[in-house]
Amino acid sequence: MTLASQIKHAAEDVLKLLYPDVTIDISMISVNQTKPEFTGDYTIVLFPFIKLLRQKPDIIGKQLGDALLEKTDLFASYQIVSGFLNMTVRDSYWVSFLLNHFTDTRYGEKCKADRRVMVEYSSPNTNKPLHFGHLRNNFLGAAMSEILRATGNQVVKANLINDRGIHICKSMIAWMKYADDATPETTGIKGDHLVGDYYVKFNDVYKQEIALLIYSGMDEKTAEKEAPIMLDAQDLLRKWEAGDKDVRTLWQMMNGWVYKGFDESYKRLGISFDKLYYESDTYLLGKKIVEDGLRKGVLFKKDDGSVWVDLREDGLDEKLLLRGDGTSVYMTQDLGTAKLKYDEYKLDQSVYVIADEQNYHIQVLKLIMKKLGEPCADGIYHLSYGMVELPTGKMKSREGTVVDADDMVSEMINLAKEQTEESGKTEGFGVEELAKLYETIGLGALKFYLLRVDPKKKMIFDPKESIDLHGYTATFIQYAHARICSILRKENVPLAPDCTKFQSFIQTSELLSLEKKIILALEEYPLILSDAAAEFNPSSVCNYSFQLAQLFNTFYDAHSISKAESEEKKQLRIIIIIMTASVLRHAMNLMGIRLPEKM
RNA sequence: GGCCUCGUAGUACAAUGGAUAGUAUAUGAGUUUCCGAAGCUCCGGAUCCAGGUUCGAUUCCUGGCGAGGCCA
Repeated sequence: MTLASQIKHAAEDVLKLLYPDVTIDISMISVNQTKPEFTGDYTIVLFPFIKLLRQKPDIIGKQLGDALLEKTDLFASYQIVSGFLNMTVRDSYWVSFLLNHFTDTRYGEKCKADRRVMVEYSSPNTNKPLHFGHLRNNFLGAAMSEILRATGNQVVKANLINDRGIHICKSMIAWMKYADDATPETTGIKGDHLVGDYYVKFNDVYKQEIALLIYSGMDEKTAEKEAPIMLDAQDLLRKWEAGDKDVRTLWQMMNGWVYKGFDESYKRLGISFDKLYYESDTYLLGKKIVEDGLRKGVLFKKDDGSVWVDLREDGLDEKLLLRGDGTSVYMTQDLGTAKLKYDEYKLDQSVYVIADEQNYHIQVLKLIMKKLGEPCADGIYHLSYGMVELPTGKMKSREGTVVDADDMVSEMINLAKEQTEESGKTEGFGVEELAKLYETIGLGALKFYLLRVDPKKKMIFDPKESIDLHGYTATFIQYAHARICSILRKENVPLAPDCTKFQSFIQTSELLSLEKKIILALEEYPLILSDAAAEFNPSSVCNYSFQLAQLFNTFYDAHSISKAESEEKKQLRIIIIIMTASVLRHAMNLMGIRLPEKM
């Protein structure tokens, strides 16, 4: 149990003793860390009790403070400042906290994993390579999966690949017409990029054809429909659906190129999945659910045979589920896939990492499932995130303003190389070691940049600022970690030493302010993790890690570790920095960011 | 037109309804015979507007204004 909740419960018990006639709910007791400008470690807010107990805050504070000192052995003293009861925790508590946890490499995790959660993320289309916006999705999904795993869930990481539809047919038709049998092997172009190139080619030709048709007197709407290459693409789609052998073969070949390219990108990004779903397998699902819904009377049929759900009671509108000709729409297959996932894995929760433009879609999906009485409905959670925009506006593939993911990664790694070389810190590294280091720094910076912002907010991606390796960045945290490792190396202390060795030293320490601040921060870590899990928000872990690294840097500047005032202080500080490094590693590993021992 | 999300220093981001609204960047001033200066220290600068609930509102509610998204 965290100290904050221990204090809450202690305060509840004590108040019950002091005021047996009054019922006090624990939710009324607000406990948080004391602001740095006041003396104390944890603060109990007294205002909520004033009315209930009919006492002045100072009196309640004194009663509560005295009783807490008497009934528990947590506290050394307290102070009351205008309605706030600031409790100072005994130094011995902090020291034993440190000794109990500093070698625990999984500190902060909950051990029991009794919930089953699926996190679906990435979910790319197979007609073009990953772009910068996908990176936010991938990193969020991966980080959230890790956070959920660390906080007591069995997590299945899933990727639903959008491998069929008009988009891939566009690439296919352009390839057929213009590629001259070009393959990734003959051109040396990465498969997903090659297929993406023909998607671009399609759009170029399409635009020209439209212009031509308009020139010859057609109106724009009709021209868009009648452009020959578009008709060809639609024809391909029909053939694909009919199972035409040649079309399927080409489709498989081009998708194969794309998967090979994706695999490369995923591997470099450190992204992986436990389960792959392909839309070509799932796109016919859901019809049965819709038929069941009709039978139950939850859905209704219109005169043209189309099936709808009426969501007007819920403040929404009517939503189409099956067309008159019996073909399905996106929602239909999403209903089917949701049920498939649930049945396959007996999920308690199913998380969809999808951009916020689909808020309405997922809301409707969940609502329909609920109306149909499907048990998977309650577990559906949309981890909605804002789009990544450029300073000039939204990224648009048609306007060529898309930042390619592979390019971005390369650029970041290259920048890490430049900066490391510039600072002259490459001495003592082998060639391979350096390459790995640049990747660690470059990728770390990229991941941190995208994860440090609250997911639901849209974010501006300024290429110039994004490559800054100073300030609120992964590099800052990596540097603090490398410094700690450097100290430990010099002291011949392993990163995870035998803890009994230290027990004898630290007995009577009086903690300095900065020493205690770090320990307090370390103590808070499990709470940060459980909050991040509850809020589906990895940015709080980034925030926390940065603050902890910052605190270490300040501490490092103010107090010497190897030349501490006494042997006892030295040992104390060593275990403080061991645990600091360990927590930083743990937190950043959840974000998929590695921390080097030297940089 | 209907629904949803978001408005915080020049810029980018924080703040379970709690104390003087934090942090980073950029600007300016310091800082290395001493554990790694990719660091540390200091100086300026912000809650879109108007109401309401509350002992207390950046946070909750209502109405504007502005940005984005979705549904026709």
